[in-house]
Amino acid sequence: MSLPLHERIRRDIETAILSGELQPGARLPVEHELMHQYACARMTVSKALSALASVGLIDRRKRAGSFVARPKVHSMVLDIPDLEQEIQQRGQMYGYRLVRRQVRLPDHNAADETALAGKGKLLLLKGVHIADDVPLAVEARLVSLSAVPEIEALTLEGTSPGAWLLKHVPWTEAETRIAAVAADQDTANHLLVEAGAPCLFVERRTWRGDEGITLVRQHFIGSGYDLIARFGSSRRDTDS
Amino acid sequence: MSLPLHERIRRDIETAILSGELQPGARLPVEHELMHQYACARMTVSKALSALASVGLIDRRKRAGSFVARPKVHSMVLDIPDLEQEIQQRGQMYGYRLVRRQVRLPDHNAADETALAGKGKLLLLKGVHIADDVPLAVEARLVSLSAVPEIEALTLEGTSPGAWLLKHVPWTEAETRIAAVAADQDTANHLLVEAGAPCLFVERRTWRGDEGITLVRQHFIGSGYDLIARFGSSRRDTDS
DNA sequence: CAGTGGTCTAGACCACTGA
DNA sequence: CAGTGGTCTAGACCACTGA
Repeated sequence: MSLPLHERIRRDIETAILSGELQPGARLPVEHELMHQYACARMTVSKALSALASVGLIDRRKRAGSFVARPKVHSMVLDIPDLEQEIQQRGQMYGYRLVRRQVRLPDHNAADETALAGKGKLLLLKGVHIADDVPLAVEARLVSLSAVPEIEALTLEGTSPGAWLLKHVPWTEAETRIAAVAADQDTANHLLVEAGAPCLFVERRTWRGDEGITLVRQHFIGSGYDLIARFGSSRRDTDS
Repeated sequence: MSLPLHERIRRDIETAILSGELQPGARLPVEHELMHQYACARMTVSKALSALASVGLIDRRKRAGSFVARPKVHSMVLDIPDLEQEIQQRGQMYGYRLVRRQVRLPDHNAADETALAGKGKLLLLKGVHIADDVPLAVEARLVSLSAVPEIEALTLEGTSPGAWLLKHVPWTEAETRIAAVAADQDTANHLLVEAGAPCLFVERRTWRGDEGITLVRQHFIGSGYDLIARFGSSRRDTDS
């Protein structure tokens, strides 16, 4: 029992909520009562309850008390896997084949591109992610050269530019859009499937503060890839 | 400036990190130094730094100090929209058409179903989500009747069972799998598309504690639906 | 207006770990 | 072994808000 006391209090209450012993809407003991129960200072109780409130398990209202929150959860945590790592974990060989590289100005008809470029140029990198010689995804990536000038000098032949960026350029914000689309002819050729085959389309933008870093559009072969999102204590992923 | 002091300290440091003034790996002032800077007690500083550490912006190491973390973020927050609400926000009329309802025992060859059912039966609800008379998604849902016995007596004709469950049955854990698949003939018929058309496939399981509540498989029409995941301060979604 | 949570103080002892 | 963060105490004043 080297568990800190505030952590023990937090878990006790969390357990009572998750087990259903404390129903949504139920009122928790007030802080002074918990102080006596655990024979501790109010700050310690407060720390435990604040932690529960910050993850949305309870609602705290002045004058009224603390209450078990109704799970209003419409948001889950989506794992964005590092492709290279994931493929290697499956026991396959990862490869990235660069098919096109170009430095150019943003297309002024594409708001995406002008916003990303800022006042500089863009580096376009198009390539294919490969697992054991089988193409898994094709990606077209734009990198802002004003945000990441050092990438222009690199030869990114065999390595995924996404992995390089992740290591070398910290980002603070990202947005990912996920959809299902039919492969166009070019995508189909790269993925060795028929045109029209279903692909998981992932479009991600990343920023550092207000400055755009990169915009990537990936088409994953439908039969070979899926994404997982979770909510909760996520003890469930231990059995896979 | 009615901002609590610990919050002000937190934001000051957060701003310095996000603006790049404090680079990843940089060492933060030690707690005692911040105490003097802000003329406050150590607990107040500690609260600010703990908050930053809990969101992963800094790493704290005993004897060494606190450091700006390298963003190692491979996880984002995925919004699981309430279909009805989202469709209405687009200015369209939401509808749900139930096409099949059946109470049955779990298929003993499907581990999914036996795990969900526990010792009870399952309610199968198959239906179509409709936006302005246009089908948007077809879903097949299994509900554990031992977890949610009250659902058996309901006539869920025009309302989405997902929305009903969300309101009436609190859950604590969920897992969502997302993939792109080709519509089979039955799905295609319901969605009024050609067989083979790309669909976003969403499979979600929810639990309350250890008890399974529901398992739903949804096929969204590829052209009409996508999912968004975000990481960061997410001020970006204000302009949409 | 009284009870509740929010914040804050000025200490204390401790565990950890890098110099 | 000395500096750092982790935890905890026993108070205090305050803002808020429902009875």
